[in-house]
Amino acid sequence: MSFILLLLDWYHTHKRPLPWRLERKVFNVWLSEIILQQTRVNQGLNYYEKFVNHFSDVHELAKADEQLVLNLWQGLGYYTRARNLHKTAKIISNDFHGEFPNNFNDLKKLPGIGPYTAAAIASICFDEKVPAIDGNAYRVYARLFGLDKDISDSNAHKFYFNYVLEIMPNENTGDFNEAIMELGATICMPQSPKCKDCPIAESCVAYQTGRIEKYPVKTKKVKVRKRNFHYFFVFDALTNEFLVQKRINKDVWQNLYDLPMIETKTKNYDVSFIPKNKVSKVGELRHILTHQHLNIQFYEFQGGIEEFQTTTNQDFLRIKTSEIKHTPFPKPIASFLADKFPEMV
DNA sequence: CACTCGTGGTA
DNA sequence: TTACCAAGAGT
Repeated sequence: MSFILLLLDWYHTHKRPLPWRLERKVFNVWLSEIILQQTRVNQGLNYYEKFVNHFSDVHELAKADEQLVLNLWQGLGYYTRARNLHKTAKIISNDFHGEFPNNFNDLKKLPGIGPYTAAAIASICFDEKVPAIDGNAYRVYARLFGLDKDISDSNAHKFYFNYVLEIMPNENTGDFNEAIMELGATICMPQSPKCKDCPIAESCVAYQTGRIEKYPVKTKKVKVRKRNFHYFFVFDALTNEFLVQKRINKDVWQNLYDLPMIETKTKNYDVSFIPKNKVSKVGELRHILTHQHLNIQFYEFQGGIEEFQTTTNQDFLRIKTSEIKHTPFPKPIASFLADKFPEMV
């Protein structure tokens, strides 16, 4: 294909100097790819640095407690990635003697490594000829070849995978995959793409036919659920302890910690077993997740820890304020605690 | 396989 | 305010 050399040449001169591009060890490439799933480079950079500073190799990561891994991941979202990162580290360390599989099919069997990530690692580290199709790639290929296939269809990946497999080069497949993504991230953006700076605009069907804004075709919208959370801050000033709970249910923020809470149908304080005269509202915020809009209200419980335990008849954990920095909290809880104990964050 | 998993940036 | 979506994967 005539665009390939132009694309690779552009990539070699314009690619961003990102830390995971310094050395192409599988551990570093794998870590960066997991962090970057559904995450912009700027958001993931600090987390990548934190992880490589804490863990020099896959064995060190495997030996860590999950709580530490989640704590390092705190604030990045999609925490299943952190749990699966840790699971795969254990598998590689314990069962594979620290060596990652060297091919697409075996990589894809590992927790947290799906079709995209397996292709990225296999092409970057082992020069295997497999298309890495992420959100950037869907958009670039749709525009470049004028593909009308709806990328929200469940079989869109198979369609693009097979299509790209026919046109991609036999060698330097990692550079090719990364170049497509880099182009999507810096030139061929979703809105207002910089076609005048694009090295392959001459080959771009969408550009040449003036239909850039038509691609990619994506029809399905996300359905948002509204939820109302009431959080209780139950604090003992003598011991500097407060109540928390681990979120073990199959719900958002699994395996992270938050405060004792009640979910209600409406924003109203509809909590029968904790009288309203025992609490004072100390904060309210909206927190937006992909499929959920949360209205979160915070209350200080006026009684002590013992009274709260008795009143709710639940067994909460108590932690000291000095443990906040070692406990993984979701963003809104972390923000609440950071506001309350700025010196403890 | 449709749905569910965060958080932040941008128009 | 709303909408979109980012180096996707698991169930």
